[in-house]
Amino acid sequence: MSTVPNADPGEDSPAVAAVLDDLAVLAVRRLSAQGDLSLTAAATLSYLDRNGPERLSVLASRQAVTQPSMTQLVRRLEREGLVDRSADDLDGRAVRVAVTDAGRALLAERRRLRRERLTELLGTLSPDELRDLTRIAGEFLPLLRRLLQSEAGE
Amino acid sequence: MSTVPNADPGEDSPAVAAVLDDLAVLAVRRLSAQGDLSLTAAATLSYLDRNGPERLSVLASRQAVTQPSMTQLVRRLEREGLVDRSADDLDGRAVRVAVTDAGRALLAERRRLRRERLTELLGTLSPDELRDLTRIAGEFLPLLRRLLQSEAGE
DNA sequence: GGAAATTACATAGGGAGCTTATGCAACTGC
DNA sequence: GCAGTTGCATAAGCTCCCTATGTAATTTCC
Repeated sequence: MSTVPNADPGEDSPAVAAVLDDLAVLAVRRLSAQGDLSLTAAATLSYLDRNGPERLSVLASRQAVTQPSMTQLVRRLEREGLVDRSADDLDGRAVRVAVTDAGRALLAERRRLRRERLTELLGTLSPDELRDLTRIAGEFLPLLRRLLQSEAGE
Repeated sequence: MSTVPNADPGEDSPAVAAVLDDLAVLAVRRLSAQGDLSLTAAATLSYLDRNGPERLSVLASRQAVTQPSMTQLVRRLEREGLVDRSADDLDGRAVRVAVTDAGRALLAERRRLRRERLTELLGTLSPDELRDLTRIAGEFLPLLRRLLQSEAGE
């Protein structure tokens, strides 16, 4: 498959696994609000915001969902005015999906809300704990990013 | 709302919040497999495994879903033989939900699979990175757990 | 002790979001 | 220019969440 420099990572994984699990719970249970976008919807909008308009099928493989799923998602997003569809100039079959201003505004608001909720949570920690967390998060970030993106493919 | 010992978490919070947010999203995507249990299903089974049989409504509030949602989930789990239902001896209205041997076996298998996936991921790191990651994860975990339990309220 | 209120769960209906299977129109290759 | 491939849409079905509502068992209160 891919590069596997180490034969056996050993018995250390449980701690890492627990952290990842807890982070997943944090994201899904604690950070998502009521009428929030789904994970895929948010990631898709965010991708379109960062990278510009893209074809539907490309968005599907990016988000690791099937093409019909992305068709449905784009339809819902379009219905809510968050994306636009247009025909591709070069290929009559293709659909070009673009984020709208309303979509960008929603993304910004969503980010603000999630940061706010997280900041509230952080407020429950003591100053010492917060300082530790800040330091640890700073160290953890690059490693975890490498870990999680290692098989991201694209 | 709740205890807010710190008036202002300081200027570091937004940065930490951003980091945790990104990591959490990545973690969700990387950890869930194909025919995997949903977050709620896994958490419910796991809870029953650790704490023994419990009432349906208690499970619902534990998982922060509505009672009808838990009724449905338990029905699905029962259909797949992962849990048992029985009437409460003391209260004729109540339903006692218990994990079955098959449920415990599935939990074990799920843990094995996730550990396997994680091991693959960890294999892409260098020995030094792996050592750092393990150390940092060990420090991170207690803080993260405190963060997640801060407003758990039952 | 019996009617009234409450509690524990089930049911009905609906939407999001994922899947596989299939259809169709547009592009590509020979 | 027909055949095969590609890009997307549609259909049918499942999970998993919701709100609204029903029902039976328990508790409360007169």
